This record gives sequence, C-alpha cells and structure tokens, in this order.
Amino acid sequence: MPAITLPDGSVRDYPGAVTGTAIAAAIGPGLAKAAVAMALNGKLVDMAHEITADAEIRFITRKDADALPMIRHDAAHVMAEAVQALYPGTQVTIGPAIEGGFYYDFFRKDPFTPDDLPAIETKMRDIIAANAPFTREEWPRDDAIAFFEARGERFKAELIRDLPPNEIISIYRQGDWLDLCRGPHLRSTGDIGTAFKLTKVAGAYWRGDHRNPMLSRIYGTAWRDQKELDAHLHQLEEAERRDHRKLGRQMDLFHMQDEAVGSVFWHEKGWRLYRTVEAYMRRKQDAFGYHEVKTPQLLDRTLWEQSGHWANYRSHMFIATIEDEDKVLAVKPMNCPCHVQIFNHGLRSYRELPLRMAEFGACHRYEPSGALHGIMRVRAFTQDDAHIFCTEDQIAAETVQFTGQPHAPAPMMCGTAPKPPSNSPAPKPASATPSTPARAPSTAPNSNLYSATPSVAIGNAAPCKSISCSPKASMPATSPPIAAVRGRSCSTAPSSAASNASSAS
RNA sequence: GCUGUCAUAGCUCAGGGGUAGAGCACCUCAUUGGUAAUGAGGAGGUCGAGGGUUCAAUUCCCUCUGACAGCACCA
Repeated sequence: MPAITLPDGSVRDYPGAVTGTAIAAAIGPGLAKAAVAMALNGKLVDMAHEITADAEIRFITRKDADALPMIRHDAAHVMAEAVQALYPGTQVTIGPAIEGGFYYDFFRKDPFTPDDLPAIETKMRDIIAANAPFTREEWPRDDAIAFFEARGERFKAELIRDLPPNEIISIYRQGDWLDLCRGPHLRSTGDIGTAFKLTKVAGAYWRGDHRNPMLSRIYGTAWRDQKELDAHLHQLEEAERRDHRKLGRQMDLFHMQDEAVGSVFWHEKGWRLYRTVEAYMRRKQDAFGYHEVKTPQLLDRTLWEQSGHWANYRSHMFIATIEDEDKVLAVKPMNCPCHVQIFNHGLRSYRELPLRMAEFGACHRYEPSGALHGIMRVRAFTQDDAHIFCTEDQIAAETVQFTGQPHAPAPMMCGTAPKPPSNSPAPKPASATPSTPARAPSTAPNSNLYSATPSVAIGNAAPCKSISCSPKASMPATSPPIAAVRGRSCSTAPSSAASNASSAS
C-alpha cells in the first residue's frame, strides 16, 4: 500500500506497486506527456520504475535541470546504436554524460574521423524519430557476460565481470539495440529531442590507462532545445575568439616557433604585461614576509640524485654535458633543492623560523609533446616558487595562512607589511594594517606574519597543488625539527636530510 | 608519448601531377568627413623539412619536425 507524497505535500495511496507513468497519468494528461523521469526519494529513476513502498516523488520534465544529464546520457546510447548500425563489428565500451554533452568510446580497427560524424548524426536522428521506448531489464551476471562475449563485446564483458558482486546487472533496450547500463533513462529515444550535435573525435585509453588499448571516442553536445544548443555553440565561438594564443598574435604579445618548442618569445608589449604581473607578485610576497632569492639553472646531476628528481623525473629533465669535463649537469626542473642549499648554507637558528624563501625560478621540463598548449603548458617557464622552513609546531599555522592567502586582500602597499596579529594561529587578513614595516622573520620566532605566496606561475607548467614537508638534517641537535612547507611542491626532499625527520602531509 | 586532423603570402584560407591564387594586412600614388573596411597600382611564397615514384611533385607515397583536439602525463 504505497503512499506517494508529491511535491505539493499531497499524498496518494495505491493498493499495490505503482509506476511513475501511472501516477503521472492519474494526475493529468499534461504531466503524463511532459514527465520524462522521476526523482524517487531524491534519486532519479525511470518513469516505469515500480514503487512498492511509501515514497516522495517529483516528476522530471525536459525543462528540469535534472533532465539535461539524462538527455545527454540517452544521446550517448543512441549514438552507440547508430555507430553499430553503420559500422558493424565496432565494439561498445562506455558512454557517459559530461559537462556540456556526452561521449562514447568505441573499439574499432580504424578509428573514426570527423568525416564519419555527419552520417552518424543522421542515423541518430532516425533513431530518435523512431521514438523507441527505453526498457530496463535485470539479468543474471553470468548470462550478461555470456551474451556480450557471444557478440564479441569483450570490453562490455570485462566491465560486467568487474562490477561489485552485489551490483544488479541492468540492461536497457531501445528498439532492437541494448546496452549494459545503470540507468536511469528517459521514456523513449524521442525524449532526447533534436538539439544535439556531434562535435569531435579523439583517442582515449580504455579505462583511462595508457597501457590499455586506444579507443576511438566521439564527443557530442546535447541540450534541451535548439536555443540552448545555439547558445552553447555561440559560447564556444566566443571562447575561441578569446584564446590566448590568438590574442597573443593579434596583440603582438608573444610568439613561439619550432626552434624553441614550448618556449615563449615575449614581444615588447607582452613582456611589459609580464613585468607588471611579476612586479605585483613581488610586492605581495615582499609584504607577506618572503625572502626572494635567485638560484642556478644548471646543477650537477649529483644534486638531483640526492633530491630524488633523477630517479623520478630524469626522462623529463634537460641534460647538459661539457666536452672537456666529465660532468653531467641538469637544467633545473624545480627550485626546491636549490632553496634547501641556501638554507643549508651556514648556521641557522630556530629563531629565524619560519623562514619563507621565494624565487621567480626559471625552470625547464621536457613536457610530453602532446601536453604542450600555447603558453599554458610549456617547457620553459618561471615558477613563482616558495619554501617555508619552519618548526613542526609552525606547520599548521603556516599551512593555514598559505592556503588562505590567495584569497586575502593585499594588506600592503609597496614595501610594507601587515602588523603580525598577536599569537593567534589563524590569520586575519582583512584586519591587516597596511602601514607597518615588514619584519624580518629572524627577529620573530613563531610569529604569525602573513605567509604564503600567491602560487601563480607566469608561463607555468603543470599545476601543483600539494603541500609537503622536507626534513632537514644539519640543524643543531637542540633545535626543534625543521620542516619545509612548500608552495609548489615536489615529491622528494633532499636525501641528505635523512635524520631528524619531521614529516607531514 | 598515444589516436585523429592538419602544415600554401604577415593573418584567414582556396587550389591542385605541368615551377601558385583570394580577402585582409603591408608599400606607392590619389582621395580624405565619418564610426568593421575610399580608389588605383605595387610588392610579397623553395607550397614545414628530407627521401621516393614520375619526363615533370607544392599536389601521389614514406620518414621526420611542428601545430591543433582529445587521451595519458603534470615533481
């Protein structure tokens, strides 16, 4: 005797199991026509889903935001049917909805090309026009595996085999075609509508692993109506107009050429912008108590062996040798070991901590050719890098301050810094006083000077997000353990710093 | 790196086995009231590089390099 509660609070009692379709029909023909799915106790399910217990339901129409991912997911199914109809022997794998659209990965000897898209799209429109209902079935696992294997669908069979043991194996049919799918789906292919477009083809590794076979992926975009589709396509055009590579050329800011792949030739106007940004960042980090340094770009391999970079990133490092010396140097891919060298130089006192060391470090990395992208992913770049040397006790506060800092209003004018708040661990950026001169960290042990640097690189490499700590060995035995908290992180610390370890994050 | 597409004038592109074309930009002259384009003329290219096929290659084939999209990577 399920009691169905509707969004308006009304309750309808049913003598037995009831489907969303029946409830919508009972409410009215308009809703019955418009409802394409329902939220059952907040979870999206098919209209044909049988409700057997008391529940709250809400119907989803095509106007509902929740309908959009379903439209896209269904479009992916229809695309897969179209592809298999047009290209027999093509194996299906997975096809999810994604932001802005959907894709489906296929396995096929000859990958798809953009020329194939119009035919597939036409076939999809036929399938949608046929308006075949989506129907759900639940199959025994072994039957499902046997079925897909018999059809030569080894990827699908593998997927089913790897599903958790208690997972229900559901199959969705649309006309003569079927696919393994968790659902839910719209009522029928016609519910997808016509506001979709296949956009591009691309390679993609099976299960996202480069050791696996390369699949052929087709991307599409799908929307609730033509207006939305047009708006989306328009947005893409606008984004293209604003592409930094295009603007860089139009505004004469920079260029790149084959003789220096992944490196930027800054023209006068571009370099002026660069310097403006750098000056801003330098003012900020001065004010936040960072000490700017400059370290070498070419360093002996022994240092990189110590740091662990040689073992982990050798294939991404540029190497330099000299004819009359038996030395191997590496162009630095990171600044970390260099900063540690400065910290190691001479005697240090815990009174200097936290010591925030910053550098506009010119780094080079041999990035994979396929990863290069304008001046966003390059092989030569300047890292706005920083390392914070501090006691274990200071790690939390430094980290909190660092991570909060990017959103803090700049508390300073050039050459000034905020007055350190009294010993509270959390920063109070908003209350910063802009007129207090910067304080040298060496005179302020355990102080709460604002820390952290805006971790933005100019012409950067891959994004770095983690914060890690490096133990440091050569401190006097009486001193507190030292940790290096870093803005832009590396996974390895100098191995010379083996003892006295304080580790975190 | 992988899959696919591509590489022709400064830019955006067309072309196609018989040593290259447009628009814009540029230069010259004329014009100069007019908000996305004044008129006339001119200059500008070893058709990415190297091989191969051919009487002949920018065009067809191969290799390489680079770009673009996605995937993988991203200290």
